[in-house]
Amino acid sequence: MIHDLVRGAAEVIQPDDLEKRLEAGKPLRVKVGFDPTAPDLHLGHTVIINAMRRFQQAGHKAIFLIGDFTGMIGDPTGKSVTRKPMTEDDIRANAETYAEQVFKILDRDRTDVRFNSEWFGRMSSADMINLASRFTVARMLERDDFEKRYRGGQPIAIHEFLYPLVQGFDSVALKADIEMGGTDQKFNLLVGRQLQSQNQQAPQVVITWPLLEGTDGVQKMSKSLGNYIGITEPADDMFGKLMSISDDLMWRYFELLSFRPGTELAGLKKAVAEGRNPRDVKFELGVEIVDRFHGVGAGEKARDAFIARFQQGDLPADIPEKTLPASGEGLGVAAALTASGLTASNSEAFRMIKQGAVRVDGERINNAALTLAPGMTAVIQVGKRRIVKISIKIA
RNA sequence: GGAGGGGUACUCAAGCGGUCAACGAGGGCAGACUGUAAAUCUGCUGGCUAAGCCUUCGCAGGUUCGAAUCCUGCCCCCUCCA
Repeated sequence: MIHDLVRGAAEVIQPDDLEKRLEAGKPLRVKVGFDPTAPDLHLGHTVIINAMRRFQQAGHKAIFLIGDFTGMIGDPTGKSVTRKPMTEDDIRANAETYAEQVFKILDRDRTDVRFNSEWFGRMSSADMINLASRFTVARMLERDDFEKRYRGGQPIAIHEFLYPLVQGFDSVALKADIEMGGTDQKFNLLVGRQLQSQNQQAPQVVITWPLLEGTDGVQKMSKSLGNYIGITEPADDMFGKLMSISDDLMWRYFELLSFRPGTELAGLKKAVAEGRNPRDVKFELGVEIVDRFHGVGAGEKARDAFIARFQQGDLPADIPEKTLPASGEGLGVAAALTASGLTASNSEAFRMIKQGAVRVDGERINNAALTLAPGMTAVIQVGKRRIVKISIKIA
């Protein structure tokens, strides 16, 4: 029971304590903090949201805390880029976007959405200083990145010391039983334990979750690295990206993203070890994930489309169409590629043609000087993924 | 305030008067192989009216037949000292 609740977790502090609280049978308050910016979630973010949902299903209460107060102060990461202060409207809009995305996973009835401005917004300076007095600089410098920067002579702004305190105090205000976060959050989560003890609360159980690797299998999933799978992506794209991950990574995704019980995963692993094609198991992963974000049935549809398209070589069902203007002599292929958005420039189009990446109505072409006649309609593609149906019209 | 180092293409990083659209690595894209796997191998990776031409090396000028490379000014970053 406890096993599947924390499956894949990096660390649980303290496991006995967690066990004891679970056995007590009372609904626990499971807190997770979210940044009020960029509510554009990808599968990496959902690792922890999935964990929240598992707790919900076991009868507990998820507290979705939006750090709006924290967000208003500025940037905690020590970079010099100053963050634009967010307005209340921004924050409300972001919260709504969050809700829309997050409730595809979480049970709305068992989720409390809270904002930490509720308590920090009315805290006085005296209170804040009092909070700061509970913690020593030496203790603060135990945090990895502070320590490194301090030793390395890099600046640490005073307010950065306040973030862990603020986050920790959130746990006091919310009387959290459990707080979860990424492994990079460990220190902050532990601060919560200390502040709770100082405020006559039992220190929360801390559960850290690994940062999910992106589709490249090496670096953590992130939008800026381009190795992410966004939860609002179209079903076919989502499925396709999941299929392109390596077999090794597939197990990692199963562990952290699937809701299948651990015993079932063990069964799948065994089947593959005994010769089942990992591809088919990956299909199951894809179906489960796509269903989650696009509704039951969408996963199988995406899988079938995938099979038709890539195993049987069919064209996708909905090819974007473009009408391109041309002079009386027609339009050069390269120009057509660029005009239809398949290539970024004519130079790139030339290169693609030279490399044999371009097909017109399924025929690979080598002649960059080829001209498409006015009035004609053709399906042109660059590589496996870029595809458009064009019609040439005399301008 | 003083001393020194540096800003090169998506990133890192060579180049230090012509042979530089700029070595190399990473990333990305494409081809082969496949399971659209991964790994591997190969090619490409500024633009254009395309075997030719045009614009790029922090910014602005200058020297020169010719500059990413030399000179001047400016902007920005880093290190050490105070």
